[in-house]
Amino acid sequence: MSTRAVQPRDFIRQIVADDLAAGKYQRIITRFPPEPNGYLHIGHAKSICLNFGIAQEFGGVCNLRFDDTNPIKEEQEYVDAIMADVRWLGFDWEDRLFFASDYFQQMYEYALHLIKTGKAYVCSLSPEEIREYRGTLTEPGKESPYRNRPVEENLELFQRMKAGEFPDGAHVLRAKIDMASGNLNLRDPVLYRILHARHHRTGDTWCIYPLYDFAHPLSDALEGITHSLCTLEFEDHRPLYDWVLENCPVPCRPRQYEFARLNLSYTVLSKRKLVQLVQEGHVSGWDDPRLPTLSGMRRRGYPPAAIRRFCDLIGVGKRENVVDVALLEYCVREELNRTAPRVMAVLRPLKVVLTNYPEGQVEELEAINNPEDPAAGTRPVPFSRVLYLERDDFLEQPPKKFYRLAPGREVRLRYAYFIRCEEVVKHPGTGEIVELRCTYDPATKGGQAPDGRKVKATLHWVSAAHAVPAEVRLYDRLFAAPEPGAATGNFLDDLNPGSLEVLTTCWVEPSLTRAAPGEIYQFERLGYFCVDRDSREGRLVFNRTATLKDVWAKLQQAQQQEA
RNA sequence: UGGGGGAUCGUCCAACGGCAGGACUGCGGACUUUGGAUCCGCCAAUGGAGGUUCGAAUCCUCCUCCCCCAGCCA
Repeated sequence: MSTRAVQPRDFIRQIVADDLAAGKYQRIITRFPPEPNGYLHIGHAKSICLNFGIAQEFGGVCNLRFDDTNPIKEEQEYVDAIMADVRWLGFDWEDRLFFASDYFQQMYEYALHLIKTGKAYVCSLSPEEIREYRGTLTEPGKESPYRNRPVEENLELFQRMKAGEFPDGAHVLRAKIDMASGNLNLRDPVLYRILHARHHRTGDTWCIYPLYDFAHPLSDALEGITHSLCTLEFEDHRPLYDWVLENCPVPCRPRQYEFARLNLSYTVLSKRKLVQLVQEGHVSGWDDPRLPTLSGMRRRGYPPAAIRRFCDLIGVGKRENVVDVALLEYCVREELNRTAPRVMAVLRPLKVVLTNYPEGQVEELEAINNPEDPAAGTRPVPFSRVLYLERDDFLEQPPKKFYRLAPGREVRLRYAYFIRCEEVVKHPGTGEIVELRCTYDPATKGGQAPDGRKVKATLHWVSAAHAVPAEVRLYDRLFAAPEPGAATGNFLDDLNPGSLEVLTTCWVEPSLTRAAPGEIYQFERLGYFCVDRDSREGRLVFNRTATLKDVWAKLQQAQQQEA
């Protein structure tokens, strides 16, 4: 063991390291506490990586706990989806799967204790009255007329609430703290409400349910959580968190620490907006590849390692932040460059006939699967007289700096030969280029010219007779503005109309015939593509995960902007 | 006019009284059988005013700006 400790990466790890060094804890325990009322997104990934990551780094453990105290909004479907997402991200809670609802009986008993010690009372004001009595940000509240009910009466009423004798909203249990506090959370906050609703786990056992501010500190204490990490908006709740733990006979004293939630440019992360995008059909569902949900990113082809790396790079702080989505995309490319097998695919095909190549001849050329990983080996790729090239790789009148194919010009076909464009065949009616007639140089097999002559470009291609048809879905950012809604106030105004382009006439090399959903490939010179779950043998479907940097496209863009 | 937080390159994160550093982005260049990748370089910041100190992003005072809080949601 080195005596010189490494500098913790952020203020929370600093606190944890200090606590451990001071002997405050033998072992730290954190928790990831999602409410099962929606799907996890990249913002949750930050919290998951933080909580599970800290536990791993400091030799502790992290619990998965569902914060299921509101039966009206929560469903088993979300529980299942959340567990799948956390596992996919690469974290393991082992046997530590918990639910706040597991603790309902104990929480009820803690509530009884608060009543008996005069710290809580049953309030029979209506919701509207409670709001009025609460006061405002600048004026103190008024005490409820029920605030000084005798303990016995509170006990009896609370038990009858639990027994189901009252309709929803008739009474609540409130903490007796301070109606004049500048912190509204301390103005006798509601601890329990009556809800005659079926809970996804406890069924009809309960008709009173604890609120977050009561349930969360108790759940933490019951699980022995040492560091309870949450986002900044709960900073105001910490005094209440501490109040609950101080006034209930809990087995230990967890501490709450707050960090800034993640915001990402060119997207939205609020649950409300995500729901709206899905429900109004702006996207195809929760796993639409354009969404920042974990299920969407999975379908898009983002590897979990890339997301973990991203969460490492963004750090943890307390200030408002908007992380550039380009950093996420960088992490995705970094990971995929290391791991994705290379293949050739032509998205917008242009037929090319090699007029001097023997009719009926087929050659098997050897292609490298991943230049970053020699162990990935090679594969054979068939070559023949009729090929498809990318339409973008040919220009009849090439501008400066366009090095690809043009009339009279020679280029290399990857792993194959040099070819020279001899003739451009156009549709007699429309003038559209329908075919290129080229010659190949048999001496350049493998891509080298014996006479030493060079070409400026290497193009990808597929053999027409062997190519496999595919649909390719080109995804781009869902929003066209860095901060959706910043200009007009309505985030939908910034929806990027070009966020999805579907290409149905693509061709991929035959090694992809049996490509399975979830597999991610690099289509050379184009980008990374993930086999979609809609894909079938004979009807392949790919999602574009990320583009490769295209210098020519960039030049072109710059030129267009100048014009 | 209440309470709680926060201000460092365009963005995110560091620097814990001692040369403001890294990453992403952008812009150049080298290399290249992916115009990919890789490599090299450049641009670029301590919100403001005072004070303490040999020395301040860091400590003190005042100011300015931004965010959160008035659910029987979490």
